[in-house]
Amino acid sequence: MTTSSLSPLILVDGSSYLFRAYHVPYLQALSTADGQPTGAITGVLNMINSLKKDYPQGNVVVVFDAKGKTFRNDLYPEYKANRPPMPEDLRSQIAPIHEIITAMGLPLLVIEGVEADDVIGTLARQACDLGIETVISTGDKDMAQLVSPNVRLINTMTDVEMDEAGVLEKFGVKPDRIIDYLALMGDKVDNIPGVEKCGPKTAVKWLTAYDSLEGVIANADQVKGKVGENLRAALEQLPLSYELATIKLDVALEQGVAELRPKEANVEALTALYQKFELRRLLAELTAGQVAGDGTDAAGEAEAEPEISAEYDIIYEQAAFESWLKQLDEADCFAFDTETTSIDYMKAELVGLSFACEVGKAAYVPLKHDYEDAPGQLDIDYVLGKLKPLLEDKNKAKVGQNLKYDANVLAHYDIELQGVAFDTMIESYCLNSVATRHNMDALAEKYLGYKTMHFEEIAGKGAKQLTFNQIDIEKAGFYAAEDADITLRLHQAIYPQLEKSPNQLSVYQNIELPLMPVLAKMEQHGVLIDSDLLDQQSRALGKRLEELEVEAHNIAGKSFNLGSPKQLQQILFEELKIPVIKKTPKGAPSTAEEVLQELALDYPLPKIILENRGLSKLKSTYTDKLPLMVAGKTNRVHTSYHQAVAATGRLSSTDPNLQNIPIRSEEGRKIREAFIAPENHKIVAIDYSQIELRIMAHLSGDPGLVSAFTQGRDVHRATAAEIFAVDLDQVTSDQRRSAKAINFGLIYGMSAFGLSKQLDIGRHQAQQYMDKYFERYPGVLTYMEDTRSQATEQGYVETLFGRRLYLPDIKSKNQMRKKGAERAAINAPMQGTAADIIKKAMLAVDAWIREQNDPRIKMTMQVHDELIFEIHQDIVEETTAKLVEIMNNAVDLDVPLIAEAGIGDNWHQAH
DNA sequence: ACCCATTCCTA
DNA sequence: GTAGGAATGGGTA
Repeated sequence: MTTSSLSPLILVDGSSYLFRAYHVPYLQALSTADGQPTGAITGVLNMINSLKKDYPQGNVVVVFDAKGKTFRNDLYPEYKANRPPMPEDLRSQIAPIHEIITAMGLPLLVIEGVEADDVIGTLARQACDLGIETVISTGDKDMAQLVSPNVRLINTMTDVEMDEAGVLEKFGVKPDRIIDYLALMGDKVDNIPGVEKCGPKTAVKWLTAYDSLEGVIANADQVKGKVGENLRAALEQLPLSYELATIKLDVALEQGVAELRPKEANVEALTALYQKFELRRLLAELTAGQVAGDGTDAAGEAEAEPEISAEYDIIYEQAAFESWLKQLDEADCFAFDTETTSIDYMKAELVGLSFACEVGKAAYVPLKHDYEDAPGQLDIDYVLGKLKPLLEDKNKAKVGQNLKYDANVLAHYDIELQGVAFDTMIESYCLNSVATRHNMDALAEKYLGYKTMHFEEIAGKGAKQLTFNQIDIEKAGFYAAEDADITLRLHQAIYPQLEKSPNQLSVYQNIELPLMPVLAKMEQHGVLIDSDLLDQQSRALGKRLEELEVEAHNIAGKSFNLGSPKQLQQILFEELKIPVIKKTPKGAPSTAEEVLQELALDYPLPKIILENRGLSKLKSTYTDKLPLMVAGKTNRVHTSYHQAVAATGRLSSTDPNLQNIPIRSEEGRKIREAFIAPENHKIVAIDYSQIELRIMAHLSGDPGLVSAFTQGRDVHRATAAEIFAVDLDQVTSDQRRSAKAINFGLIYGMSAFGLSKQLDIGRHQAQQYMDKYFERYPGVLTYMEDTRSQATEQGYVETLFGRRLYLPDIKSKNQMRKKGAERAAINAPMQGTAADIIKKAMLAVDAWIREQNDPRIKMTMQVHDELIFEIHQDIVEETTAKLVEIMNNAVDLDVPLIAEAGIGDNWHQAH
């Protein structure tokens, strides 16, 4: 029986499903025996079959994007310019999908010069004219503009249908204003320009107030504030954005809706295809269908693959807990996560624990939920007592997300977490440090295409946010169990990718993962601060700041806030009529330090502002703040080192940031006097000398630069001698300063323009210096050129140890971005190799300290090229010598690696 | 209460 | 010119 002419039209946006299926992790693993990936094929077919099942009377038509440019590229050349090319393992699945769909007998449309959306739009409109009901199956929000009384959308992933009321509810505007809405927001992914800072909320607000895009444009001058300016700046672009966002309804099609009818399935061809791509389940169903004598609908009866589905238990009873314990004990590897009262590991108290041994099955063990009428929970000492042997067993593999945090929390419960076999945060960071942020929500979205439940959804936000112990156990249990489950799924999605790249896997296994417990130990131990000294400094600074404020107000002739750049601009450039030297990126007259420095030569106020700025920075950020960060438990300050933040491989430090404690200015340096050693101990600071320049020498292999280091010369002096063609002992201090600026500039990927600004010389002169430099050190020039072309060709650069940094902007058509990416490409191998080296040194140092088993030696801080220790005075000399030796030999380069040590009662003295 | 731009601290 | 974090003011929600 054929479908009647009034059976609903089901339009499938094949391309949208293709991409979604490609990113589903359990599908990613699928391939034929000879390696042809089949995950996307399977996914798309499952979705089509599931649709056929949901709409048995439906007339299914499948539409895909064609290869190549579309009319939108003609309208706007940058359209979708940011899209990376389609990955090969996806591309190779397209032709098979087309073949299979055709063999199934379904009409398949692939029209060049337009997108699938436009074909779907056109068909929907034709159907509408014929009075046929249409359902569009897509994951693309842009399609909402097509919704009408006769046209609905369905999201097959979520099985949610959307009619006109649904569009209004979801987007806040009716379907006939969706294009206006999209035009205002623009689209980062497709590179459609919109109004800067205008997101869904603002777009809806404006469309509600002014009805349509036309209305918004007409009333643009009434919109206040920054967004208003952005709107006015975008006025000319908006009609183009509108056009780009508009789905065409009049594509010329060879076959209209009336002609698009399903044919008999070609069972023979289908069988061959299913065999070829080893789609066993589909094959089995096809055969079963044949036997039942129902060839055409065989595939339609297929069960869809289950989506992310899960069974989460909440454990209240001892018996249930012990049964889980047994599962954990028997599992090769399990995921676990702690739920606590705070993100600050020093304040966090355990509220519950979650576990997962296999995907889709997880459990939450609530322990300390204490809201009114909270149900009874297992005793924390009992639970931890049972778990302790498992958690401390280094042969029992665990996987987690940012387990350093959990390790720090558990340390307060006398559990030393061991056997951390995998950490999904670090996996993602080692695979691609810049593709995403590395928190679980972002990872789940990127690698699983799954939106996790956000903490705010169960805890609320702002001042009224609940802590975990106050959250209803049933809600909390789902969230917590999901975390463990998702962690396991993430590991399964990310780790196989990491394994494909031996160098990156090595960085993960040999550097990052072993470093985690070392960092945890440093964080736990903390650093000792002399709060009294800092308080004293705060008072002195406060007094001086008051004096400066009075002086400044006198000169200005009125009172103003010295800390406000805006008010200062007003005073300096409008009231005192001082000339503007430089503008901020936003176009306001800049009052940055270099500007004030120059103005200070001719005017009195800038000098006062400079001193005020410097001192108030010291006071607010350091002398006031640090004493407040001393933890009650230990009387010390405990930073957090972040292992998955810096793109280049460096660590970063927050709460407080101990990697930017002042040293350059006299007053600032004093703050380091407050970083003290405990009784009978010394602070030892050991830093690598010129590490990045040495790495440049090693990586470039330039003979001149290498020999400068092997012969132990002052490298800046040696460089100056070469550039200025004078003897080493004839180099003036000015020449050395210039050479130093060039050496550093090179590490930063600098241009002649940058150097001229740095040295305050002409551009021509700067170019001459650089030419001379490259003439003397041609290996460096070759290295820079090679790095740049390597970055362009493969899209990433690598450190000496194989850490990778991807540079998506290297292909940008925006010259600013492209140049920026080139500079980053030059810098990353050097900064990143330095990061690798000090991390290796930390591992070697930690191994040695553990071997000594001597509590009188502690590593307390890392500041990129420097390690800081607390060492008992009785053993400080020999221990320091040993540590220097370990750091010197952390890696083997073609130039010597030199660490220099200082010893003192505080960090200042140790420098 | 939150987001942003600006400024300034480090390697 | 590279890589970070934090404080501040000021506008908007």
